[in-house]
Amino acid sequence: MMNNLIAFFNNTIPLSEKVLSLMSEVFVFDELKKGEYFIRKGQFAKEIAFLETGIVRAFYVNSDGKEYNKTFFSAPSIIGSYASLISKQKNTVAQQALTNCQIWKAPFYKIEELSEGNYEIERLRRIIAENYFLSNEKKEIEMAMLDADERYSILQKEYPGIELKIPQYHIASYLGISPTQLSRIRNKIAR
Amino acid sequence: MMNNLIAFFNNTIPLSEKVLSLMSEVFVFDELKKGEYFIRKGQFAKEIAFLETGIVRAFYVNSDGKEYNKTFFSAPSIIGSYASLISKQKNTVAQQALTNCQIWKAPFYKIEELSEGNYEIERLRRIIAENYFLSNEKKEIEMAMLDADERYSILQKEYPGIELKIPQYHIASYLGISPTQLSRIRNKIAR
DNA sequence: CTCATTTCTTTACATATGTAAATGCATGCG
DNA sequence: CGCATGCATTTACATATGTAAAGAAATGAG
Repeated sequence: MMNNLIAFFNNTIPLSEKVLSLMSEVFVFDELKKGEYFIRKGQFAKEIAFLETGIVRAFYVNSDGKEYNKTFFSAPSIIGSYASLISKQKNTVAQQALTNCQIWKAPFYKIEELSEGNYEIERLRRIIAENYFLSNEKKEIEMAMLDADERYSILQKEYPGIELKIPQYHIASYLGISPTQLSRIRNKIAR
Repeated sequence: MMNNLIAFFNNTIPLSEKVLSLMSEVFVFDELKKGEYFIRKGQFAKEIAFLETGIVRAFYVNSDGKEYNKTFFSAPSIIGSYASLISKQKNTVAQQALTNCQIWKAPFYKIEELSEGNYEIERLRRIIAENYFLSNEKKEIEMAMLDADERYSILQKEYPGIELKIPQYHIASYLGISPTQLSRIRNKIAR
């Protein structure tokens, strides 16, 4: 149902009928199987998508092959490498489906075209950018100031039930610790 | 010279004469003495400013009184608690002058008024939000993936000469390590 | 210039957490 | 059913880094 997409944008900020119908024309339905990538490292991002069902991780891989799960996107949400789309640089943070996903995707250039001279869409984009900024800032402060146990407890509140849907080692990577350490924390809590 | 402010915005994204003159009307000159706050924790942010000369730190304090220097702003730059301004929530990340500073400040509501229905200013705001997002994301990835020594070397490139202007313990806090550990790193490099 | 204050470095020690490897457990396929 | 695979946990050990305290160096005020 494209209704979910419409509702999501309209919920971010109320939009006119005209803009809602313009927007709905550029999105098409697609699916991602568990393990499939929405975007890889090194590509130039071209698409944005609305995640209708499922879970996607955004992760970074360093030169030693070590991974860091930067963000989980849990439906309903917007996916796509925002950094690559706006900077026009090669993507550094890949996005991969952790469960089967249903998405509505759109070429980003079409969104850019729509916002050319359109105050309302420009405003929607500004607010989406601001929301990304706010959630990034929140995670950064958590990573800097809180113990892994506290971050674990925040994750549980923020993504209820996610632990049942994805492996522990992805959670550990999100928290910035080893699976061993997460196991110790869980052990301590269960004590 | 307000010219620096004009040039800074115009350099972010080319603006019309009309918008430039509208913008310049809302900014007034001010100074911050070393140690003074531009905004404190717990306040509602009301102002944004262009930092013409000097260095400002944005820092977070946790419940134990421990500080984390999230960002350094080195002129020319924009300061102000962007998170509080856009979320309308109490500020969590204070901003304090680390040297004497010259600034041009403006009430944020006036910027918001100017962007009401104004595509060009809305677009400038979107791009500023995107730039904040990009630099936040960069720092987050660095913190997660790199050793403190590597982060130290990036800091030196990004803020040339900053080590001569502010105490080492502020640098350590920015890197997310203790002054002791920073001293060990410097010792190792100088070896 | 001199003294007081602040900052930086160094040392000793405690501790958190990573790595590697072994074990146990569950899931699903042939 | 029974084996193979992937995942979680546990242990032992190594190491990075924090804390606290002391001393050295730099800075600034009078």
